[in-house]
Amino acid sequence: MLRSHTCGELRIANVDQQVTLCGWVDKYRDHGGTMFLDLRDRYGRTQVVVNPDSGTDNVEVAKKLRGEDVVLIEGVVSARLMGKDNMKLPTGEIEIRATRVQLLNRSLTPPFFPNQEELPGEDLRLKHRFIDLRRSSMQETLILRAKIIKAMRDYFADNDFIDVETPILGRSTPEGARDYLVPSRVHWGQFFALPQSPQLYKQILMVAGYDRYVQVARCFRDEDLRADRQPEFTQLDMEMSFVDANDIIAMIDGLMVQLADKMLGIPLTTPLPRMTYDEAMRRFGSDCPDLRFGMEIVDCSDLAAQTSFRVFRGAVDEGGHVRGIKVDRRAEEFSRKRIDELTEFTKNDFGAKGLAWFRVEQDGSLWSPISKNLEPAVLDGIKSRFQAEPGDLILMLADTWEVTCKGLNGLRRRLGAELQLYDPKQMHFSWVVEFPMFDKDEESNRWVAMHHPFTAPRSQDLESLKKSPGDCRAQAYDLVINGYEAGGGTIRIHDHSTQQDVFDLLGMTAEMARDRFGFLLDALSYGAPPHGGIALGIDRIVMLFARLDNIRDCIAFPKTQRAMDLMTEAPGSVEHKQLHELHIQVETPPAKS
RNA sequence: GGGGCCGUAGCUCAAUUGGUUAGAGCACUGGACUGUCGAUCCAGAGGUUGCGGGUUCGAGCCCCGUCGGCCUCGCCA
Repeated sequence: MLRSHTCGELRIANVDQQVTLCGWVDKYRDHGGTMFLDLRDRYGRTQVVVNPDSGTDNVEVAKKLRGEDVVLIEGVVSARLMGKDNMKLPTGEIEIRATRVQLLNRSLTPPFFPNQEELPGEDLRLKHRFIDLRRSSMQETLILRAKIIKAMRDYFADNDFIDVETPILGRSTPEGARDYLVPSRVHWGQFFALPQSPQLYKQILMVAGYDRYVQVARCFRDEDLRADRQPEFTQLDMEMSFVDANDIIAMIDGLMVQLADKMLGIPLTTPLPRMTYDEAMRRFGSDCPDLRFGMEIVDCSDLAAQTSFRVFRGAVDEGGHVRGIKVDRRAEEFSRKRIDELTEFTKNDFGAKGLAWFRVEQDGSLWSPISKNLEPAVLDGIKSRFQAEPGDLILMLADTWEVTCKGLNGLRRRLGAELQLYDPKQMHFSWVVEFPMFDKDEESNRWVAMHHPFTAPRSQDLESLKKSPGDCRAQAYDLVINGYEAGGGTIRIHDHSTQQDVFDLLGMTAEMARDRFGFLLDALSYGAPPHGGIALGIDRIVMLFARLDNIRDCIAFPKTQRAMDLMTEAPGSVEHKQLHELHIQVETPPAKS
């Protein structure tokens, strides 16, 4: 090592020691005779003093130093002059009196500085990620990420899990998300797919008797990006044999207790709260509700059925619902303009036809543009159903079940954030369980698997599997943290005939199933144990534990919303020769390289 | 594919209803200064207002297109 110490470790106890430090020039303050250099590495910052005692050559080198130059400093640890301590720094009681100043490498003037207070635009940060990653907040996040992954690995190792790697080059399956494809050179016109998850492999491992499997697995999905979605992301993937849903949940409960304790010092009590999917949709309109605050959905469909007001009555007559949420005591904060914005929000983002609203006046009456259309009994009913008090604001949607869920969930999340209805440091962990097995695809009017087609139905729902698939509930569980889906898993089907029933229901013939998943069906036929597992979104968990609001800040080299890496400029075009070897022709040649 | 926000000096931002030579802080360059830690002081350099077109006597500002970043619906576990 060129250095004897890091820039974060020297203290008053080290005074008089001869040391060598290496790092980047974080800041320089040149007073002519005396010069101060703040030397930075990932461990901290240490002040270096260069003055005539350091020697003319060293002064000359120091004078020319600028931010982000890389230097080596030899010197003696000294207590700072009386009253010159900097209590903002852990090293603020000492300084290095330089006896040698060596420039290890000059830096160009960077487009931005790691220590600058205003964050540059994200495109600039991504293009110069090597600078951005020097920022202490990025370093803290990546260090937290490493700690979380270490804690996860330790936890599963302690519980006798075996870490097994699964292929990156796999086979495309038409289920689920769009695949990233990799052309095969050897096999003309054929493609590998990058894994969306190691789902099938881990099930095979269970059949093979590796009854506790774990992997930190990179996954790929070629779908549009979001603040919490990247095209490649990392899962803590695990699978267990001879278990039921409670066993998996308990295992993850234990992990969350450790993570919350070790990373945040937050004590969690287990079992973590659970809620069924149906209850979550009814009370919060979401399968991953943010439970840090209330503002639960109130259903007034029965009241709406009694009115002659067409908007309400019509929605119910058409099989829809009239539901709403209530803002407590803060109606005066909602101008007409703000309510109009919320109305546009529900229309544009969730396809609602409109947003009905009521303000509770001081006399207890409900004021609304539509009050005159509603019978007094109905207004009274709404008021008491919401337990409305003067100053409250009620927001209601009259629409299909789905639109009321999405719209009210959207409103609830938005208002929860805007009105600061929760402490941003608060963390809420819970489970949503008993998801439906199937979802009706509107376009083709066919059943599609809500999770994936290997999900086992609840044993008591086996009857409904064929009779009324919409009522069939799965042995599925999602981990929800602060309104984010942090992970999800299921107990899998382990017998061939149930698996075939599900394939049938999904409109998959035996031939199709054999063609796509033949190896899995084979495996299930050779002594498959009951098994199940879960995958946790590591990027999202890091985001939540770091209290960040986007996943890119938790990933060293993330992609932009258009799935580009601005630093490497990937994806890029390739040589014609490469395409030729792969037997690929590009339909429309790119306009420019 | 749809909706929205943004793009002005290296960086962060400002610029009256569309009106003279587009400004500030930081950074940068040169100089001064032996105790600063957001050092200070003096001087200087730095701009095709993302790009292309249009409207106008006149466009950073208005309109159309396009490129890029972000948020979001669809999509996606």
